Amino acid sequence: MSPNHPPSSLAPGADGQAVSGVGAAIAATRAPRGQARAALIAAAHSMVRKQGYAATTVDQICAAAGVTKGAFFHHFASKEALAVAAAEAWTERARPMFEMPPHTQLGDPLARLLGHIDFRFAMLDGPVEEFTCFVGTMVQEAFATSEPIRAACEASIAAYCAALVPDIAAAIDVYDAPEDVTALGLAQHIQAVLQGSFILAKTTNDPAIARESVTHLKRYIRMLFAPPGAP
Amino acid sequence: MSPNHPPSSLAPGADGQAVSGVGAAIAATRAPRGQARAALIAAAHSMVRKQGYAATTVDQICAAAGVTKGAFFHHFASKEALAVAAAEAWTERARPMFEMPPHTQLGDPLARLLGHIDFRFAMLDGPVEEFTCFVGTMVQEAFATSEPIRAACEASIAAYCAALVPDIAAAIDVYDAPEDVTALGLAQHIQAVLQGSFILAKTTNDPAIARESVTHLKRYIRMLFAPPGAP
DNA sequence: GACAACATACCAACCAGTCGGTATGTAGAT
DNA sequence: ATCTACATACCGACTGGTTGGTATGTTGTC
Repeated sequence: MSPNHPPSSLAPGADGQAVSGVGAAIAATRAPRGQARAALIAAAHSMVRKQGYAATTVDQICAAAGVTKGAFFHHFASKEALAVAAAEAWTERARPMFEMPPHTQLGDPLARLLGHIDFRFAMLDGPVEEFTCFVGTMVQEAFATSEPIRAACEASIAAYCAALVPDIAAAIDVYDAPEDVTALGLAQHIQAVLQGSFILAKTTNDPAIARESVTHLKRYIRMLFAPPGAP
Repeated sequence: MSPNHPPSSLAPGADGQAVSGVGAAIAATRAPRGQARAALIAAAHSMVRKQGYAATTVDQICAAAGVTKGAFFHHFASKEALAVAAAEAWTERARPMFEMPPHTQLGDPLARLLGHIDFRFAMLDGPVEEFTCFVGTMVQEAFATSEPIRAACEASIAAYCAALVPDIAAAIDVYDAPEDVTALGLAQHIQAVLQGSFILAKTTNDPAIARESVTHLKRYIRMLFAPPGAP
């Protein structure tokens, strides 16, 4: 679903305690038996977000996960297979974003949509590598060289967009929007703005420039669904 | 300036003939003496856009440029130094985008701005790696691991945004826009949408999804500067 | 004791960068 | 104009360290 830093503890077990909070550091403790797979995926998430996929080595992931190479290749046939599994896990890790936050309780679909944008806006804080998107980063490097990774990233992004579609479709029904605006198309545009804002944030190593862009996105959505005749 | 595929032959000499048109292939001929540096930079542009920075090896760049490793390290102290030089060259390669196209002749600043968006829209065609952004791709991987590369990419993006500012500022003067819209902020938003649309295009390996997003961007800009009371 | 979940030791390929050497130009003196 | 002296451009074999992956041993669990 292409999320970023999911609200801590909303993805139970996804963040193996083997990965220290600061992300790229080496795991202090060894991962408990039975949690190697989850720890490896969590380590891949944080390391790839910081360094990119190709620059992140299997050894680094193992070290960050508190696991040896033997465990790695016991659970994954290759580095590429881990990447695919991590992309799928990323989708799951994002799910709570659509179920938990308060704005999901609102009755008006437009209010829910705008609430989601606010939610994403609020995420744009702290170190850049903690709010950027794992699959967005990875597909950038792998789209032409690894078809399995590309497809997994596409699925994750598509799942995020699909989760936005119902509220957008309902908003299109209730308010009047330009004819050629589709729910899926707008959902994809929202995702594009988020992904683009991550890149700008990386150029400055600061979230401020990303917040500016999401503010424009929110204004656009408000204007799209403005009651006709309102100022 | 974070362009993409600059209109062919608008960047004279930047595309060393050593690099074949298909991008990642090995150079058919050896680069003529005196053009090794330019050929290496052009090769870096095409290979990094397709594979990413870390996954692209110095040997691959040399092969694509039709040059040996000796020449590489004669011109660049390191792979990182080439990356910085290539980012600077990318800025230059984008410059014609703001000087040549017909829309730059228009009198109305908003028309010029919309013309530029159309121009970018028209670029979203063909293989993904031929319209995506070199510095956007590279900063994604290097923002946390190479400060020189990060800074060079920031400068390139900033130059692109700065080139958009005059027209946007003039449009803000002529038409009335919301108070908190700044010329630089909107320029950065335009850049964010473009970068984000590139990422979506990479997920599907198809430009269509990127065009959709740029269409939303154009509608937003038209709405922002709409004469009050117009439908 | 059998099977999954690991750990350890190891390897062949690969990678960025080095180094001694060659080819090509160029400026000044004659 | 030609020779000398030097600089720049380029070549390609080599190296030390790294990388993804393997082969085999060990430990815990039912």
